[in-house]
Amino acid sequence: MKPYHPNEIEPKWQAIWEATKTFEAKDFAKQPKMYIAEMFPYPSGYGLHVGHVRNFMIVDVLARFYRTLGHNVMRPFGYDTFGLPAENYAIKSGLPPQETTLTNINHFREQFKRMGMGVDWSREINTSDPEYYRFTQWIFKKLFEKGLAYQADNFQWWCPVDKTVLANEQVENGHCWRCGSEVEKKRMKQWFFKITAYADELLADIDELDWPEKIKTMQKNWIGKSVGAEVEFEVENTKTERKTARGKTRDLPTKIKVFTTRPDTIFGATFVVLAPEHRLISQLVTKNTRGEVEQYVTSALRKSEVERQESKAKTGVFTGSYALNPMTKKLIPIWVADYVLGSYGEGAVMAVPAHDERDFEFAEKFDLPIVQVIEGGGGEKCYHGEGALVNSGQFDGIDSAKAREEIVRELAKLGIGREKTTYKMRDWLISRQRYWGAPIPIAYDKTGKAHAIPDDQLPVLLPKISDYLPDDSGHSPLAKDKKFMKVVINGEEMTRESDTMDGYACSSWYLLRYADPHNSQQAWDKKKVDYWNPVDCYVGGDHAVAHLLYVRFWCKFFADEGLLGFREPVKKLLYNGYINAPDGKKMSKSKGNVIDPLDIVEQGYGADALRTYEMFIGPYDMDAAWSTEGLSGVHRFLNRVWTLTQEYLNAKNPAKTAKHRQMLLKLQHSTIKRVTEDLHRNSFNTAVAALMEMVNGLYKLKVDGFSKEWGSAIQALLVLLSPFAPHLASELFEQLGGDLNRATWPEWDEKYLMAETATVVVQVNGKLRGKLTVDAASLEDVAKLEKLAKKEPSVKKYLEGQTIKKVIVLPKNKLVNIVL
RNA sequence: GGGCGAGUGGUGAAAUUGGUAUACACGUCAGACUCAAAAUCUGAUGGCAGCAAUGUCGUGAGGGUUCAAGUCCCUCCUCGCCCACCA
Repeated sequence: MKPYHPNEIEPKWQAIWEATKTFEAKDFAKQPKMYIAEMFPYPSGYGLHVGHVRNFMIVDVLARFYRTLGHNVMRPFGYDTFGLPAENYAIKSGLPPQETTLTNINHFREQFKRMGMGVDWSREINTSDPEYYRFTQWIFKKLFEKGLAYQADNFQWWCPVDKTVLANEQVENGHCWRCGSEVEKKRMKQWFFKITAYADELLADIDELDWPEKIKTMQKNWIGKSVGAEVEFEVENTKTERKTARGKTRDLPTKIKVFTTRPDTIFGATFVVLAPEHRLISQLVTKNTRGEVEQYVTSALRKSEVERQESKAKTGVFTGSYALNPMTKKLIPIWVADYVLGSYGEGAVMAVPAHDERDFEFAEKFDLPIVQVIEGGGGEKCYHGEGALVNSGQFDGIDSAKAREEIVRELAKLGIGREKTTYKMRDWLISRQRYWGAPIPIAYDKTGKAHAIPDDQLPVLLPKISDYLPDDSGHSPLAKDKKFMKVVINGEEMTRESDTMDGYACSSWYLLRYADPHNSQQAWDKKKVDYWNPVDCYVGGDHAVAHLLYVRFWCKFFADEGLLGFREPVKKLLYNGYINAPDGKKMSKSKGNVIDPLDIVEQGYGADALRTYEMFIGPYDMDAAWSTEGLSGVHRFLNRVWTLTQEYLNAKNPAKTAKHRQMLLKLQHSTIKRVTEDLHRNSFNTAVAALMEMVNGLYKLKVDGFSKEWGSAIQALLVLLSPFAPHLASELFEQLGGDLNRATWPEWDEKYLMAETATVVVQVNGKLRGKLTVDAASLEDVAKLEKLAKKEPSVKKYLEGQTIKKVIVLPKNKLVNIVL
């Protein structure tokens, strides 16, 4: 008998799939389409480890499952090659990123193929390919033309190690998402995409998505919508103190805008606080306060975000000026404090210490007045709940929720306030002072005005330059390439933009490009995208906010441009957990605990065992720790499948009818049902368990010899197994004389699942006391079940001398409960 | 500090709608095969008491609802993730 040697059969089937283009997806086929993809990887130089590949295996299992079910499946693959991680790797290895990228792609592809991935390789995408990024640039232009790509001169996050600005989404607790170093604030003119224009829709549509709640909540928090009011506070005019050094009277700011979600507490606003970044500070200081304020502002701005977060102790200084509370008509002092954020709302707040904890802390520290204007809180000094208004003039007694509306209406009437909605989300900063990215397709004329590069000059090719190291100049290394920087547009000589685009720009539309990957005329053909997209199932374990928000933003923009016919790009999202090292720690090259999938394959376990094990290890959305014992258990299972099939093939004169025909059929059909239902609900681990149970059951039955009917049972088993262990399943199916590639997913017949006898559980007071074996027909007879239950010896002894209050008979649950 | 999720054998974990808790696998123990080992096959395996039949306890802790709770409700503990001065 032939032994199971995965390394002999796996290359054979991989070659067949490749040669016959088994997994190429057909546009516009009649069957229902099913588009399944993983978040494409950036091909790091270290290759994939067994933790990464879980993501791809989930996709492959689903793709093969739906394919066998008869769907027109597209399961593409690509590489996210532009961006910081790829460039940093190239720098480290001392080679140009063009070179390392190609090497890494080849390595990834090799690993991928040897894991038996059923990929449509004709749709392979590489974001640093000019044929791809010409359209990334084209999309930039589209956004630019619509005013959704713009430049702004502001404080930005700057990573001193990676020497580039970063988007808000790329700053994690004040640290760079890539290198982990502390970021700084730097004032720079940068390019932004106006994602905030879609903030409302991005928020509203979250509820309809079939995505994990965790991710949906994170996106909601990130967008951070607050409904409130914008109110203008008049600045008290005290001209005499406002002489400049030259003795001239300066222009006075006449008003300060604040944002508040609690306009109902305006009568309790006893001071105003400006963020240190606020533009009007220098005009509000007096000659007495100037020195102190300037010193405070300088030191506050120099503080890193991490330092600001570490200490929540309130600090601040008085500007020397006063504002008028428009409701109480009282003069209230204007302070500067770093607990107010410059980049949110108006960068200024009306402080209501009686009803806001931060304002309260500040007022306590600097001895500022605290006026209660909302009832409630039960004697707490600071109460931020709802309640009736007090100390609020004409609004006294009105409930806070209603007072919010009335006070805003009053402010509007006075022309000094209006309803306003703000978002925590900021626009997406996309320019990078780095080499390895898609050049921004912009050039500046002599006056400094930005012009889009004409379509016929796209792509703006990224030139190969020898010195591509980032520097502190605030410009990308491209700025040093004089030839690149010069461009003639419509006869006018201009200077190119030297910054490149954030890598996330490239990955924000690749899911559309897969539908039409070789189109050289346009980014995609609308018909193809409308056929394939949105993605039916998108699988990944990262990028909860950044990527998944950008993809949604661009989709909505494209829909508004008439480029596609849907407004959400991803129907269903599966967010998979990590596979960690055996000790539970993250696998990483630096810790030296990575396990290479190819090593597992070559050790003799094979790709099938690796795949099946990673599906069996636990629920796909939970983290798990790698275990070699677990892997060998799965390998043992596959070996049992192999052995069983060989024994069946070698059996001499199999009987016409199996001795335990009903048991065989029940085993077969119940397994079909379980595996099918488990795959539909993404319960991969229990699907594998069901297959193991079937094989264990077949081993017990084979003691009584094989029959011809075993052929269809084994074939069904192999088809059910094929998403997990496609090589083994294909090989054995062929040995049985069939072609798995043409096989359809088996269906179960409920009639085989009906047992002739059933076990009914008998409880007394909810405790298991006995079991009845009855024929199927008796299940319908409630009275009979009750009678049998009471007669059962193991039950009877509990009933003696007791009064039965109630008997619950549930034929469906095969349960009788006798209540005493 | 706020939000979300989780806590079940020696281990990874099942239990889909409130209805037999611990499926499947690992590990361990025993048996078969073998000169022997590995591999393979078969069986046992939640704790406690008992030769056994069996009894009893048992899903982080405590309470509640229910004929019946791992599952629902309340309080608390532990761990994980996310957000964190957003007015």
